Amino acid sequence: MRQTADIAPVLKLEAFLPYRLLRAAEEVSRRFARHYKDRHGMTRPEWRTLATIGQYGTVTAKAVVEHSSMHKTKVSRAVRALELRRWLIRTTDENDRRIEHLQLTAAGRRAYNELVAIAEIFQRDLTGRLGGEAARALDLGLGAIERTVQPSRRP
Amino acid sequence: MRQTADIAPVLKLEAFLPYRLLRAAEEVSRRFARHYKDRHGMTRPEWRTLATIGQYGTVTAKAVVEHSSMHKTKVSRAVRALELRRWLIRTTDENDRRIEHLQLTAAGRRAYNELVAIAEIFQRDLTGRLGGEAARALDLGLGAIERTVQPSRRP
DNA sequence: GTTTATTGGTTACAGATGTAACGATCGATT
DNA sequence: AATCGATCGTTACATCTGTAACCAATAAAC
Repeated sequence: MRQTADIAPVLKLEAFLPYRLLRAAEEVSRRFARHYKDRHGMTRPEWRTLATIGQYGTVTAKAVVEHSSMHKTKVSRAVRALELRRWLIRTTDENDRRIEHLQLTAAGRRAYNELVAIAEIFQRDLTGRLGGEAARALDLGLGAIERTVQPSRRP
Repeated sequence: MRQTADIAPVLKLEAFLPYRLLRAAEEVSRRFARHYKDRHGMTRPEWRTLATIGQYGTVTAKAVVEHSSMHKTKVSRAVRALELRRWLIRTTDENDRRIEHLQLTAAGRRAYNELVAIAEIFQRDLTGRLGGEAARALDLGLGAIERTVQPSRRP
């Protein structure tokens, strides 16, 4: 008779990539979130939407979805929130009235600029703490993931 | 008079570390989640709790919180779910009746073993796709984050 | 030119989450 | 031994999320 089953397999969670990755990502995001949350009470979808429009200029909601890898309902709600804040305006396309073009107002642009400055400081600070070698390694590793694991489109 | 304000600063979202990290982590997690979701309809907190108890043997809920970096309400709910599935049992500590010791049942252990096998295949497959160099770089980068950005304890 | 399919965007609903408050228990202080 | 504070775990509530269904508008098929 055997002892138990075969050999008891064990998974070390702290060495399991999906776990480590998500844990690190969430912690870093939580830290960065403090900045835009404290400053303007923004949520992550709002911040990402602001960032995307700030980066690309006038875009549609669909373009925001594609560039920010957010679910379309998140974008839809974030757009409304930013609109209520008067940080962006929508204009319906004249040729295709399903489409709305989104662009920042002056106030939105100001908020964007402010947050970009904060983001850059955050990034510099983080890579500084990590150290050059680790920062480069992380960049390389993330690049590989981005190439390997293309986003599974969500409906 | 100046053109607009000063120089219009732009943040490239796709080069912003918190964004890249979270995006990569979520995609990898989503892929791995398919396995345990399809197989047993488990949620991520349930899978993590199972993994933690499987790894450490008999533990308290608090220990699960610490080892799995999950919020205590998540753990509390996951424990109940696993208990309803009859994959674990709780025993109140005799000396300190606030504490509950959690351990897997035979069925829980079987499910754990099964999922460990799947997890290991997933990990091997992922690192395989990434390639040795990128996998090592990722490991190094994540290690640096883990050392640098210690988890901000959540209440 | 009408029907059908597709697309951009919104929303109702159900499920998951964190915050804050809670009950129960224990230890320390007096 | 009565009180205070801390700890373990649960839960009520509000918020956030994704799924699926939806509306409106366009494009494709016939």
